[in-house]
Amino acid sequence: MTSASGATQAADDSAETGTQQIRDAIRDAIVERRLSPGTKLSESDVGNLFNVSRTLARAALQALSYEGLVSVEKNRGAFVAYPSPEEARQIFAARRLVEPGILREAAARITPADIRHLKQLLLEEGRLIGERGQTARRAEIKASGDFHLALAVISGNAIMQRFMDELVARSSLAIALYGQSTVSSCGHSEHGDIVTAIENKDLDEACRLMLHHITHIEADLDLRQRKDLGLKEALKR
Amino acid sequence: MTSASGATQAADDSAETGTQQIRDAIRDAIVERRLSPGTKLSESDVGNLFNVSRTLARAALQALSYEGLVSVEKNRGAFVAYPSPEEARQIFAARRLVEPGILREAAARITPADIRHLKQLLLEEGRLIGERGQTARRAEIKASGDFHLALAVISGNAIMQRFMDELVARSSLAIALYGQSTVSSCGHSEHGDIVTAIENKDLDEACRLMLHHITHIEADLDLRQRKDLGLKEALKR
DNA sequence: AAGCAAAAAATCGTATACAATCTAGGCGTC
DNA sequence: GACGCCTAGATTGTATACGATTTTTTGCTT
Repeated sequence: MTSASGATQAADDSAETGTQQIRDAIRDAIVERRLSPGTKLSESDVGNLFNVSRTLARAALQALSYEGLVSVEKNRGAFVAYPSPEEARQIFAARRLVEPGILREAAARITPADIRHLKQLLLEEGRLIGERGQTARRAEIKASGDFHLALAVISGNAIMQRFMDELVARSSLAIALYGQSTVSSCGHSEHGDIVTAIENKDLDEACRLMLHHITHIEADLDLRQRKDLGLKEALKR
Repeated sequence: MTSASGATQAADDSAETGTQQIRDAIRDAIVERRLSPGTKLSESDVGNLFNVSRTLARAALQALSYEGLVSVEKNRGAFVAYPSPEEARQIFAARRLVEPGILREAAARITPADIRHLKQLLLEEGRLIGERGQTARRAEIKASGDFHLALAVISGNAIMQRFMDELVARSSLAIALYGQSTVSSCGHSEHGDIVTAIENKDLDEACRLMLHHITHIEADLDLRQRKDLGLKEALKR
C-alpha cells in the first residue's frame, strides 16, 4: 500500500487522472513481472485496455520511458525496457552510490514509529516468503523493494525518494532478465540486519551491510553478454 | 557544446525530433535564466513559437515536468518551476549525497584526455567570469554547471549522469530564486582545486572539497521562508 | 519450395476538433 | 464603492482524423 502509487507525485498536483492511473498500472505490472522485458506495448492496445484514447495511452508510455521502464523507438512503438548487462551494472552501481547516503539521512531522522513501520514491512516480507504461488511471489518482489523505498521516504528527501523509485523498479527489470536463483529471498535476512544496525546507532555497520546487500543482489545476476544479441529484433516481440 | 543537448538521451533512440528540440530549447532558457521561475508556459504559445501543434508543445512541457523544471497544474497549465525553500534544500542535499560518489567513480576511470577536458572547461569558465554583459553571465552559469556534469560523464554511469543533469538544472532554478550574491563566480576557484586534488590522487581531499563547494553554493542562498507565501497565485505570473 | 516484390494492414507521428474548466470583465444589488 | 453573480473569452483535457512509416501478407518468379 505504501508503494501503490508511490512514485512520481510527492507534491505532484498534475496527476492527469487518466494518464497517471495507466502509468501506475503498467508500472506495477512491470515491477511485479507480469510484463516481461521486450513486450510490445502498442498505443492502441493500451488505450483500448483502459478505455481511453491513444492520446492518453501515448502520454502514459512516454512517462514510463522517462523512468526507464519502457523504451520507445521512433516509428516502432513502445516496449517494456530490456536493459543491457551494462545498464544493469549501472543500475546497481547507482544504488551502491546513493543508498548508503540515504540510509545515513534516514537514520538521522528516524522515529520509533518509523522503526515499527520498517519491522512491519520485514514481517510482511517474511510472511510472503513462506507462502507459495505466483501471487505471493509477485508480492514478495514488491515487498523486497518496498523496504529500500521506505528508507528513502524516511530520509525525507523527495528527490532521492523519486530516484530510488526509479532505481528499484529498474532493478526489478534487471533481475527478471538476468536473475538466476528463483527469487532474491536470500536478501530478506539482510534487511533485518540493517534495521538492527540502525537501531544500534551503528551507522557505519548499517552502510556496510547495505553495500553488501546490494552487491549480493547483483551477484545473483548472470551479466555475461549473450553473444547472439545482435538480432535484438528477435527479442523484441 | 558538451551540454548543448546533453541531457536525456544517452542511448535514447526515441528523440521525437520536434518534442526533443522544444524541450531542449526551453530547458536551456530556464537554466540560463532567460525564463524566470513562475513564468506561465501556455501550450498554444509554445506551439506557435516553434511552429508546431499543441500536441507536441504539450509533450515537451510534460517532459520538462518529469525533470522538475516546470510544474503543470491540472486545468491551469504549465509554469516554470518555482521550487520552495524546502525543495531547494533537498536539491542541494541530493547533490551532497551523490556528487562525492560520482567524483570517486570518475577519478577511478579518468584519463589524461579527460583531465585536459576538465581544465579546458575551467579555462572557459574563467574567461567568462572576466567578461561582462548578460550573455557572458548566462554562459557563465551554464559553464559552472557543465563542470559538475562533465564529472558525471567521466564516471561512465549514464543513470547518474541523467540524474546530475536534473539536479544541476534545478539548482539553477533555486539559485535564480534565492541567490544573493550577483553570481556564483565565487565557486570557480573551488572547481580548480577539485581538479588539482584529483590529479594528486587525493580522493578524500577531492570529496571534501566537493562537499564544501556544494555547501558554499547553498550558503549563498537566502532560504528563509517568506511569510506572505500563502497567496502563491501572486507569484505564479 | 524458397526467395523476392509489391500491395495491404497495422502502427506511429502530428494536427485539428470539440468538450470541460478556468479566468476575466461587466452588471446589478446592497 | 464593495461584494457577488453571471456571461464571454481563453486555456486545458481528450478524442478523432489523416499522412507517414513500418510490418505483414500475398503472389509471382526461379
